[in-house]
Amino acid sequence: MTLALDPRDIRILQILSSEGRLSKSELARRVNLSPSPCWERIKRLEKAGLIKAYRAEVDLARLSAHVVIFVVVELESHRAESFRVFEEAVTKYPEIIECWAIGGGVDYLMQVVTGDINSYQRMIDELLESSVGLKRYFTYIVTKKVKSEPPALDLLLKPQID
Amino acid sequence: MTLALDPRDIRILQILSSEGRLSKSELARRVNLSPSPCWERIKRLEKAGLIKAYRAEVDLARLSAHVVIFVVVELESHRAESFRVFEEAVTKYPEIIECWAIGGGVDYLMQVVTGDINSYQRMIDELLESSVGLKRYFTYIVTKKVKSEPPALDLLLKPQID
DNA sequence: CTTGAAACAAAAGAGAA
DNA sequence: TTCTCTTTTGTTTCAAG
Repeated sequence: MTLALDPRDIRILQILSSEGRLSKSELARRVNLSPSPCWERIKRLEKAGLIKAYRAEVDLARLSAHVVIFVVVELESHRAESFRVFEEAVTKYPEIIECWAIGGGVDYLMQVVTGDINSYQRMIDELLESSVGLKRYFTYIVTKKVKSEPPALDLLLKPQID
Repeated sequence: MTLALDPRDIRILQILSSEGRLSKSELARRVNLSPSPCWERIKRLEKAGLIKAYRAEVDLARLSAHVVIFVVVELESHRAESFRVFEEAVTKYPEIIECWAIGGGVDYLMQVVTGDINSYQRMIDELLESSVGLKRYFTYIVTKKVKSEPPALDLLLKPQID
């Protein structure tokens, strides 16, 4: 199922991705629509799964001391079963907030958030001892977040349009 | 300014970080409060900057073909000025959606989203030619997103509580 | 797409536990 | 204080044109 999206839909998605709690009437104003058609577009986007969720972005820095760590992981074996086992383990650790399978000689990149380095090391040790197929890992500790913003949807779609 | 947060505040933050558009009355029900005190807590959390923003999470995969790429970057020089120059360049590229300064022998990790590999390479070439101090870079192409979820706030706060 | 009406939520205040 | 209850205003949702 393919959904026809016009520039207004893209703009709605773009606005909601930085102001997710904007009222539907204000959103309608911003895209030059009256509330009803705008409401129908939003519902359409939600039902089609283009809007996966709405989330509050919590400022962890103000909430508590913590560390953010990226871990590049290489597995011992590259059989399908090994990937499955590792990925299942990953889902079980709440400290691992993101994980991507990647190419380039290594297998996974994970983003980990814990209270301190010790709890990170404890988690890694546990992973190593739990025969989950972890062969090597490399730790990058985040010292500063330089940038974070949602993708520019119009820019991403331009190549398709012309 | 330090804000006293009780377990109910944490629960509110946790719920909103996965259901950002939940009505305040429903949220009140979930944390066993009536709407007014709950409303005041939310306002308090927003004003204190603990809730930085509300965002719709857009499913890029359903929106358009694209590639997600992680880039590990090493700079030529480690003078403060060099970092400043590079970070300023990073903010100018909308394709770079996240960037972290990291320890571990390299300097930055960036997450890039573009329409295809070619536009990624064009961006890198531009960065290399624009004397922004980029010495070496390593490209990890994402083949699959394994996991993505907001941090478990209660877990992160436990070490502070006991 | 517009109008418009009924249901619902947000915001702020008065006062009780 | 901190919550409950009430009121006003504005928003959401949807039917009908």
